[in-house]
Amino acid sequence: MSPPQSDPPALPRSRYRRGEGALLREDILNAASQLFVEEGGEEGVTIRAVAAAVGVSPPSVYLHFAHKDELIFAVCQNLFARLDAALEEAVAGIDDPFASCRVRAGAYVRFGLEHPDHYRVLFMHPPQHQPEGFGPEEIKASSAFEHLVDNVEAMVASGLLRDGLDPHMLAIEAWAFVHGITSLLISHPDFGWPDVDALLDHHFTNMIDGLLRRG
Amino acid sequence: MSPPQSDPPALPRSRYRRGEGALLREDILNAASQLFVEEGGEEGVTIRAVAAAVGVSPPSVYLHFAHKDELIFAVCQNLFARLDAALEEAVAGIDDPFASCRVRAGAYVRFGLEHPDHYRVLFMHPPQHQPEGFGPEEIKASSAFEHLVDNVEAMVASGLLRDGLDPHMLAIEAWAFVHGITSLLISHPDFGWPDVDALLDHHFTNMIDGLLRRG
DNA sequence: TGTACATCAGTGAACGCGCGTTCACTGATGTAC
DNA sequence: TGTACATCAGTGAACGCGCGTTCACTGATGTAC
Repeated sequence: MSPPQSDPPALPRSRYRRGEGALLREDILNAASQLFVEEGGEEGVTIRAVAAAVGVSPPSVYLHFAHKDELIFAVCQNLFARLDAALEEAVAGIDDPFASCRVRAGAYVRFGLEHPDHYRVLFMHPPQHQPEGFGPEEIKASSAFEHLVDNVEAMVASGLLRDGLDPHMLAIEAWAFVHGITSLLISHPDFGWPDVDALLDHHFTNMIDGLLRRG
Repeated sequence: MSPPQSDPPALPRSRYRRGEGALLREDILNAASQLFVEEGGEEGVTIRAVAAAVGVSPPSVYLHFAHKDELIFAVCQNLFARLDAALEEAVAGIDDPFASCRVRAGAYVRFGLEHPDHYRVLFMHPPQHQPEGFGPEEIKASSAFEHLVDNVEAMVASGLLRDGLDPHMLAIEAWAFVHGITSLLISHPDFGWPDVDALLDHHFTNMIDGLLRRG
């Protein structure tokens, strides 16, 4: 077999001009991000591979990142923000809080399935393998969770729900549910899952209307 | 500091007698399983570490396992069965399907939290990192999911629920929910979660009774 | 009862690999005088 | 306008490490005669 058309192994890269050396940092970051996605996560992102992708020698990476962890962290840094942005974009312009909650759920699952490797880093890695700054504060600070709580509060405020429901608790339940679907679909894609939207509709309907016969 | 009391690094092990060599396989498997738990997953289980724990040289492992993967697979082989056994033990003797569903959910989360590393291998690893034989058939064949479907079917059969509910769909939703809780608690233990039983009670009540005001 | 020998349960040393990281260096380029 | 030089953007070669795996071997032990 002829070798598959590979990325130019050592593209004739010319060094940055004096004073522009910092631009290499962006190149390294971009290459690392692309590798992260292509290789399916952190494991494939090696200093050597990143350097090769940029067209630079491995030590050059250390001109801009102190350790490998710093590079990986930089790759993952804006993930929470991107998740939040994706959700807010999806619900933009929807006034009814019930409708927007349903749309939010769909957008969440879709975000996870479209970026499964990022999603794994965010929510499926053991704590000790998460980059620094992925603690509880960061999750809460990324407004994604706050926005969900706001959404649930609006549902409660509509007056259509029973009294005494705790929005924070409901938000956690909703998150657990969509995360459960997302992560199971990522880790066991072949388990004959029903259509995601059908599943969300079904759950939403039942959750809202209740399962008990109205008798 | 004096070194922590470590496992005897090379305990004076005498070789098995003629004809009993196969016993070493069990020793290796036990040591690998213990390492798996102690080290927090597959990563810490190296051929060399296992051999050292048994008190044997690395090549000896290859007398009983063809590759490392075969060893890891053997370690994980009965995980599904253990999960199912834990759940069935928890609901044993409970007749009311609603009560047993609630207990089943609690037992599921507890199993995950008590064996987080095993749980991660089962349900949080990407497909390509799962040992062979962890496909959809195996999940279904392990009766854990079937037993859940049975439980939901009994709930439907009670006549207390609305008509036309799909037990399979409901079982998947229930699984997604408890898996979501379990895996988030494992990957983000410090996120100020509410008490698990309170969360399950709350969800169960709302799911059964419905959220909408009975007006 | 004694002995040669096949077999068994292992071992010691090394293989090649890829990794993160360090260190002394090189050559181009802008700047000061 | 010319030149010495500090600085910048990198590089080549090597470090030590741990890994899975292989290969030729060793010494004890049961068995056949």
